[in-house]
Amino acid sequence: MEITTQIFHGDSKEKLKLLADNSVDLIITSPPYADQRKNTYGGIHPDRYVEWFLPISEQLLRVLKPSGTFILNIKEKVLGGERSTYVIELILEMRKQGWLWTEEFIWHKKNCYPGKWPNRFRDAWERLLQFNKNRKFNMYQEEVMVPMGEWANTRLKNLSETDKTRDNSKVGSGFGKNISNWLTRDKAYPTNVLHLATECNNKNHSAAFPEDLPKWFIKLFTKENDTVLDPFMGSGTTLIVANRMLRNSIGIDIVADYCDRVKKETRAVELYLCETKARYEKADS
Amino acid sequence: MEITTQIFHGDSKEKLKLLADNSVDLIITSPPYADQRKNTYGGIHPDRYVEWFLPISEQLLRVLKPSGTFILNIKEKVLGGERSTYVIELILEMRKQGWLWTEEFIWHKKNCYPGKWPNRFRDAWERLLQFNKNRKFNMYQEEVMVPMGEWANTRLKNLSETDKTRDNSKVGSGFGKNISNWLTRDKAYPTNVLHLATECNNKNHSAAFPEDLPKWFIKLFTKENDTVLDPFMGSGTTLIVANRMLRNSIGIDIVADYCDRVKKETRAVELYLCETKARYEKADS
DNA sequence: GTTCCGCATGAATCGATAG
DNA sequence: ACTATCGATTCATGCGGAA
Repeated sequence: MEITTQIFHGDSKEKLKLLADNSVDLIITSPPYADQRKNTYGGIHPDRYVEWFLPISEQLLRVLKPSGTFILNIKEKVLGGERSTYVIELILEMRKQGWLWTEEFIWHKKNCYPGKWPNRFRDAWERLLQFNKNRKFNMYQEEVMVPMGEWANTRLKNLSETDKTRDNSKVGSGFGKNISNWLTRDKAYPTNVLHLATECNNKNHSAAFPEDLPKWFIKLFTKENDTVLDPFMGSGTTLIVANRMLRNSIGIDIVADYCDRVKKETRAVELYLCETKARYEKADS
Repeated sequence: MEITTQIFHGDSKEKLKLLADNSVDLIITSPPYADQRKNTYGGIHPDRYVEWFLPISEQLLRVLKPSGTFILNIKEKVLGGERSTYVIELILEMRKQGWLWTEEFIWHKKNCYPGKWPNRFRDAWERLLQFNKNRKFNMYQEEVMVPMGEWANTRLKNLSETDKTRDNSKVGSGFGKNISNWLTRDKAYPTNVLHLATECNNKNHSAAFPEDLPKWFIKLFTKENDTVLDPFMGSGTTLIVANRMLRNSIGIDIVADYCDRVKKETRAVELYLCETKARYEKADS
């Protein structure tokens, strides 16, 4: 099957109207933060951030499939020595629109921006808010499993008698375990805390997040030939990764230069994939 | 100077009224989360959590010094497949009371609760909300800096295998610093992400958080002879640590048994300190 | 004294079943 | 329909006893 990439140049609020209802499997985006990136997006004042975003999230709710997921990467800025409240107000308002606030992942930025202030430390994390239309949605948990801790090697080497049967907690927490079930495992499910470095090899554009971030969510919430949308494409990390992972992708950005560059990059990936495919077919014959 | 420990048995909302205005340097507490700890605290329904907490935070605002800090450890539970919103609603309401929401630290729980669900992963983090009365407050950042020498010798050695295998850039080191940024310096400032394991070994009581957690905030926001308050004392981790660090401490709890136990433990620390002092004096002579 | 190793424990959440 | 209870699921840690 053919993988497609669609790029729209213009205002997200308007361009989203061109997309069909229930047509997207995963939305993952990092919108311009309040008063950040003024030079490219004009900057939205913290007080007006919620009203600016709500018409967009309304469209996103429309285009997302019932089984789909919306991942919103955002962090409130400091204003007058305080954390702004527009992010938490946004959560409350989006729920009124019909979104379910399913989960909040933490992106721990391992090499966060250096600096020193008299009354705060470096900010080393951002929110990854997960919203859904339904309690049931597609989630492919096995795709993102991680190696089990080293403790397993020693712990599972010699099993005691209690390990071989279900051992219920003595304190009535309702928690029990059967260690012998773990013998064949070498992987564990991850948690809702993601440890990723920020990419500092930015090519003079505002790089929102490292490739591993959209990659992880695309693996977790989509399968091949599904459709991924980023309404604030920027340098196009999400689209480029989606493309490479054989997902259809849709990007919107108000900056023409970004649109051109991402078009070029995704085409390059498509060419590469074609070539690889051709090589495989040649090898097969 | 003499260090004092005051323990009140009863309802926080009432007992707090006994404390003087502007008399506390640091409040650090972990109130019962909504619908948790039903057996000891009765459980507060998520819908009523905010109205339950506001009279208490009003008293806390009164007793805190203008230069003081309030650290609130809390996490919303899942209800009907969604994250409850009472925590973020609480932030908005506390601001209306006059609190400044200065910062949000993340406590990354390295050994979080196990389990598997079709639509979510294990929850590995909790909020540590920082509130203040003024933009200017006491903060002793140097106290929580970690000497690189010590870091290399102790923390590096203690890195768990999990951290190494999952993550070759040393996530679990101290409080989220990146060694490569600080190689040339003697000490590193931490970030707002704290990596700590919960203490869950059998001490036949429910320990809210590991000792390192209050210890870190007490070092950061107080100096010797300052006063630390925990209005939901529980097993008394905060008070015991404060006591040991030569801070005055005030604790409140509705469970008589906790009050008795903490009284005993803090007295033991006082005796130990006296004895140590006596030994030093003897050695000096 | 170290190091090794066994083991109970934990602010959980979902789905099914029962009242 | 709506709420309460119960069983099933699952990691990583620090303690303490043993080597």
